[in-house]
Amino acid sequence: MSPQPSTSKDTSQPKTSPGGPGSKVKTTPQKGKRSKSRSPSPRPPRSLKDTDYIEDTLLEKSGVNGDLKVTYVDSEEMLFDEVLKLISRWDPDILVGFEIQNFSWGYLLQRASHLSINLCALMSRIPEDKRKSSFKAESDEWGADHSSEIHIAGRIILNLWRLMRHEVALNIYTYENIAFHVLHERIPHFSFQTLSSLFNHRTHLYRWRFIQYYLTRVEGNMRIIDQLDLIGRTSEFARVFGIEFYHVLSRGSQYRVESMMLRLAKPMNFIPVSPSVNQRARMKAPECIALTLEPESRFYPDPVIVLDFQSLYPSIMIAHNYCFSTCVGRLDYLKKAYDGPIEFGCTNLRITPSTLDKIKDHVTVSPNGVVFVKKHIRKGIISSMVDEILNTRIMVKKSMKEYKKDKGLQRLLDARQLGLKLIANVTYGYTGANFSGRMPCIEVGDSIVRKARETLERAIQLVEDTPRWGAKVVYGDTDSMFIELKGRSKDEAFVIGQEICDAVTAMNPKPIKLKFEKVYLPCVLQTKKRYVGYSYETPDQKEPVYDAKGIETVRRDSCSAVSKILERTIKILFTSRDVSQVKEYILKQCTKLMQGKVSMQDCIFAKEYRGMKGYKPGACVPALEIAKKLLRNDRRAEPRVGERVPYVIVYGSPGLPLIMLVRQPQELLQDPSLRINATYYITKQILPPLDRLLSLLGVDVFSWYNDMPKVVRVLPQSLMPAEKKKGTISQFFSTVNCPVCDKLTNQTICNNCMQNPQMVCVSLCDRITKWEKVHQTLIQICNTCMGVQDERQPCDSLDCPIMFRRVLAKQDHHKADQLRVTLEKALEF
DNA sequence: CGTCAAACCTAG
DNA sequence: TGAGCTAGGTTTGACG
Repeated sequence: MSPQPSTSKDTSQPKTSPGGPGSKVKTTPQKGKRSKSRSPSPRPPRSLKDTDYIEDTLLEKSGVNGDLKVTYVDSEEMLFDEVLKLISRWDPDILVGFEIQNFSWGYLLQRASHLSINLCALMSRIPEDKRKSSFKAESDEWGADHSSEIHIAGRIILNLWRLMRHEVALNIYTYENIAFHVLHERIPHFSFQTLSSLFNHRTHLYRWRFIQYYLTRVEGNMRIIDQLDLIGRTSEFARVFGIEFYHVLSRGSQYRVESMMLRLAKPMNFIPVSPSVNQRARMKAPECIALTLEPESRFYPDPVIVLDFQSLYPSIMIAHNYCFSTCVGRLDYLKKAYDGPIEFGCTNLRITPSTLDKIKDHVTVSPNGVVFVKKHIRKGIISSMVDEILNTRIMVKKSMKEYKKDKGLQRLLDARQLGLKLIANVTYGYTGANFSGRMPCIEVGDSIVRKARETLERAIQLVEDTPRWGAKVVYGDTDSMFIELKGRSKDEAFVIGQEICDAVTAMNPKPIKLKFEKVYLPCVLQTKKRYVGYSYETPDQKEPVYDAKGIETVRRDSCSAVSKILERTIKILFTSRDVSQVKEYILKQCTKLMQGKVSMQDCIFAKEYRGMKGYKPGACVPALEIAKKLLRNDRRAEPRVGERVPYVIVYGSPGLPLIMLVRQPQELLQDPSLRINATYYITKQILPPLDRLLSLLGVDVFSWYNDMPKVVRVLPQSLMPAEKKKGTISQFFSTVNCPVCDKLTNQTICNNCMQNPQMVCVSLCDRITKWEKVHQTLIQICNTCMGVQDERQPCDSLDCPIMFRRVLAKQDHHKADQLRVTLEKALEF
């Protein structure tokens, strides 16, 4: 294969999307298929206005991977022809894009439709079937939850970032952040503006950098998918549930349960009920709720053992034969059965008196008064399905142990057991499904919950009634018990814990099993569903593992500064049990915040955007506010539904509602007059969670803060923008610090320092050099990341801490320039 | 100033 | 147009 004749291509682009589709994964050419034949390509016809063309020799200079074949076309229409040729050549089953609504495939489709090309149909494997291949040019809110809004017959289209939302819990789902957390690599980010200028640049090298940028992303998409074994796992789920690959990603859990359940029901001649919307609405409301104890909220210096019932709900279904097909209805109603059908689920059940008589000695009654027939009369479908699932899972886990060496098989088996676990846990949800349920049955659902509650209550009772253990149940939620063992050692806790587990398991029918989970030493129980502790899973574990549930360190609705400080505080507290160390740490962090020395990155909140129609009228939500702002500038810039929108809180004049202080992180970088609202972050974000923790120890963090000296940072006049922004607090300051001694002064350099011009000179020069050095180093780091030597087009990835420091360093660099002027003035004296 | 609903996210 | 479930805590602003 020889290189294609090169002719330049230029396409007219909409404002926001330069130079082509976002990140499109096409089947990459096979390695080694193309040799390194790099004969010089013919010059393009001079007649083309664009003098810019790329010679293959430049490939080498630019360092782009040699397995790359570039095709040049004259028009956008021809570009589509080439794309279609590629698709028909490789005939991929799966097309991936990182974001396929506005960019990537969605962008291609929109451009194509603008040129009256029905790309959807042309890309499909059944071109005649126009109905099945479609995309929505006007993105609507529906389908936002799904992995794709584009349908192409015969091919699967994956919207990678949306899939990642379910795969990994991240604060922000940008490409760079996902790459960092999944691949552990920093990937540079260029703005569309930068990309456009790279593409349109006169020098070839820059256009190559543009191409390289997209190549990295395309390849990165594949590596992310690979790393998470997305395809393998999804295929395995599809096999386990017996549904299509794409449905694993796009449909809900009801679909999975039904798929498995109906397969079992059919041979037994069962037809599932299909209630109407009305019938569903008329169904009785659930009456039972899971047991959640109110914990005694305090610090626990003694060992606390955590015991969990293993898959409690599925176990209960199996143990008591709870199922749609074994349920006879409520005990109260059964006497009416002689008169006709009785209420049952969302429909009626007709039981003849003779049947009732026959089974009446072979039934169990659930604690909430619902009657089920016993196993020997009829084995329930759900219960046998769940039974099979749990047994299979145990088998799979066993074979995982046997084939430890085979990594591929391990992954497959792990995916399989995970899928089985998921389906077991969700089967209960299916019986209780409310507004959307295809076949809900509240009697069954309630019985499960009630029985589980009873099981847990009996377990708690047993623990409390056995004085030999000296144990006290301090908390429990649905299927777990937290037991305090006052005055016992960690090792004793493991022994007693195991003993309790065995006793409780013994008093319950198979397969209900209480499992020893971990020992907390020490721990803090804050409220229901919120606790934290140092956990030990085995007696010989030396170092404890920090384990938090429900508190801010694991929540994504506060910024990372909050979770970092809270986590650090807890660790200091648990390790040293010394409040004075905690105080020292917290006050130090507050000072850093007030001095503006905390990285802005740690102050970024990110919340899910629900779309314009997703909010109540008049809602004042930061994500919505930012979306509106973005839309004013560019109507294609609206965040996707479900996207996590980042924002920070800045200073503003007193009395303004919080929503007015919401800014995009970029705004803060571009506008030096904006400053992180340290007061807000400290008093509204950092201190409240700390208070909830430390107040349990009788410590008042707020008073610590109130008693500490406050740092007031003053914005130098030089950084004030010409037109002062109304509403920002900066305008209320008129004084400045002396750049030499940092004392307040109304002079450029304070009178005191001016007495000693030599000192001024040395001190300022020193600072200038330092700033410049930092700036230079940071630029170097960024250049390494981008694989370039010169810094013309810096990366602006909001997820990269280096980028932030570089911008700050640039501001320092700017300050250095001004200091130079100051210095020159000072030297004149 | 207390109460309430909405918004968000997590535990199980 | 499709959508497992409930409990729970916290922040925020509107309202009385």
